[in-house]
Order: sequence, then C-alpha cells, then structure tokens
Amino acid sequence: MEFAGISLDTKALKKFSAKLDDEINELRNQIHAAAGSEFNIDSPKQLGVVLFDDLKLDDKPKKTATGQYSTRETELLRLAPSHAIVRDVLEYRNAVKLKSVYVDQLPEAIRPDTGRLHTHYSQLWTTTGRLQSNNPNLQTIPIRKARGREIRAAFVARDDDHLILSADYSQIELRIMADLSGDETMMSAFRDGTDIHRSTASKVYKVDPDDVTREMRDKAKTVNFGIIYGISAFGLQQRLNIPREEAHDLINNYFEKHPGVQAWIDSTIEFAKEHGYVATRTGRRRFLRDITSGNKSLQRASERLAMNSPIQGTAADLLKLAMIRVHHALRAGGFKTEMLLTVHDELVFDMHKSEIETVIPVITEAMQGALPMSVPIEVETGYGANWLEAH
DNA sequence: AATTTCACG
DNA sequence: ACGTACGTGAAATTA
Repeated sequence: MEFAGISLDTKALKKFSAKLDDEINELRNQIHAAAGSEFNIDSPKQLGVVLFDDLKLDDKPKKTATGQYSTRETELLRLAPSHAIVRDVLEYRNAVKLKSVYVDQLPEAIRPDTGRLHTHYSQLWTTTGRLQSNNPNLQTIPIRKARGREIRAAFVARDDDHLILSADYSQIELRIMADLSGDETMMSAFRDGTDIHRSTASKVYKVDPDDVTREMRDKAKTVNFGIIYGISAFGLQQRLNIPREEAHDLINNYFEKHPGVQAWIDSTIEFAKEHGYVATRTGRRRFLRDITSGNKSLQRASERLAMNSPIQGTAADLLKLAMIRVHHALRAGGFKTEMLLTVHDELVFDMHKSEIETVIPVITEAMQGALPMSVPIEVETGYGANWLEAH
C-alpha cells in the first residue's frame, strides 16, 4: 500500500485553495471589524482576551490547564447562537485548518517519480494495535463537514480504467463488544439485522422500536459510543447537553437491559487488577500499570482503558487479518485491483472497471471471514471516481 | 519543547 | 475536591 500510493487531483485542490483564501480573508475582516482591533485570530491567547475580556461574551468562561481562556470548539459553540463573531471564528478556524493541513500540504507530498501520495504506516507504537499513518497522515482526511468533503473528493482513481472502491466494517466496535461480552440483547439485535442505535433507544427509553424518535435514536447512538469508551454520567451529560439525572437514567437503563455487557466490563476490570493487563480476542496485551493505583482518577482512567482496549484492539487485529486475506485473494484471483489505504475499519482500493462484478464479493468475503464471531459481520462497499463518491 | 486546537475512526 | 469517553498526527502559537 505504501508503494502503490494514491492519486490526488491537484488541479481541484488548487482551485479550492484560492476559494478558501477568499473565505479566510473575508472572515478575518469581519472578525476584526466586530472586535474593533486587528489581533491574531490564530492565537488562542489573543482570541480569548478579545472574546472574554474585551467583548465579555461569557460571565464565567472556561479556562485551560494553564489558566488561559479556552476557545475550543465546544466552548465556542455554546456562544455561537447569540454572537456572530463566534460563528465567524468557527468558520475561520475550519477554513484555516483545511487549507494548512490538507489543501496546501498534500500536493507538496506527492512523489515526483510516481506522481502519487505515499503515506507511511507504522505497526509499532499505538497502545491498542491500530496502525499509524504519517508523512502524510491519510487516516484523517476530512469527511464530516461540507467544506472538508471537497478534499476527500480530490482523492481519485488511478486513471479512466479505475474507480475508487471503499469497503468498511459496519458498527464493528459494537459488534465486537457483543461478541466479547456475549450479551444476549446485543447479539439478538445484530442477528436480527436491526438498526443497533434504534434498538438501544427502545431499551434505554423503554418504548417500542417503532415509537423511537429521531432524537431518541441520536441520543442512544451517543450512549452506545460512550459505553465503548467507559462513559461517565458527567461525560454523557456534557455531550448530550442534558440534565445529570437524565444522563444517569440513560446509563442505568442501558446496563439494566444489557446485563451481559455490565458483567463483561466488571470481569475485564477485575482481570486487569489481578494480572496487570488486558487482551484482545487474538491475545494482544495492553499493560495497565495504574489499574491498582491509589490515585482514584488514574485508576478510573485505567479502568476505561481496560474495557476499551480489548474492543478497539480486536477491531485492529480483525482489520489486519482481513488485509492479509484480501492481499492473498487478490493475488490468487489474478485481479488488477489494488489495495491502497486502511483507515481503522475501512479499506480503500483502486478497482479496475472490468472487475466491478467479480472483485467486490471477493473482498467482502475476505473481510467478513477474517475472524469468526458470534454475531454477523457486515461489510459495506461503495465505489466512484473519487473517495467521496465511494462512500 | 510544551500547549492548544482540530482532522479522522 | 477533582476530573470527567477511547485511539491517533499535525499545525500554529507560546514559553
């Protein structure tokens, strides 16, 4: 994959760069006008002084670890509805980030001899077994916001004979938690092929699945991710912007309806305290020196790692096993399709157009069978002229 | 070199 | 009283 590289539409990025420049200049002017001074918006320190000392947008602004005003996105979002300057700062930050990290840097990283982008993967350093990608990092290419999607669309197929194919595991970490814990509720949800967030919503809100609203499903989705990370009521309250009581109820209801998950978390933490490590399904270990620490917050943090690492780590093991199987399957089948990128639960390919019908089932099967699990593994595929269309 | 912020899964 | 969800890499500013 490192040798293969991926093609970038530099012409499109160049146009986008000019457009971002215009947006950035206009936003900078508006921000300076609203502030009444020409400060450096890129400096969190100066920005904090402008927003909280000069304009006094918040009576009790949150501070960072070193005592500065915090100007991070979650803080600014609370002020955005009532203050245009804050909305402009958020837009400005988004545009500057995209321009500096992606739009202007990626074309520089193209290797002149191949005309393609070659990332470097490291298997050595992450604590959970995931791969790292750097120089350039191709595992953080934008997709969530509208502006960023233009960058993803610049990752294009090799030539007119190829398309970008994306194959990603659906809800892989939740499926792994179902497998590791053997929780009956989760296992039947996945076996029935139901929408897992809707299913969780019907449990934590104690309503019929048909009566789950959009809002209930969205909140249940946050609960599901929170469980994987070792949620606290405080954390859920912050993320959902709900009262503490409601957050407590959601978590209590979740564990009441998923006793297998609760038991698995408890026994995993207990195992970590006894042995000093936890392990993925294939046996990769993560040692947790602070799991028996007298420092409560260190211990709590270690407990979250104890339950999260087997889940994230098993997903990493699964994808690496899948990559080996895909590699052999492509070679055995004599395919021209080439594996290019891996992004934690996704594989990206240059797919030869003549192989659309044949190669997709081969890749899907190789990924699904990488690690036998007690719940179905689903792989979603899509293809198009670029990485955005493939999703 | 440390801090702050933000892009992704 | 404290701190508050897991794993990363990179850029700009500050110390």
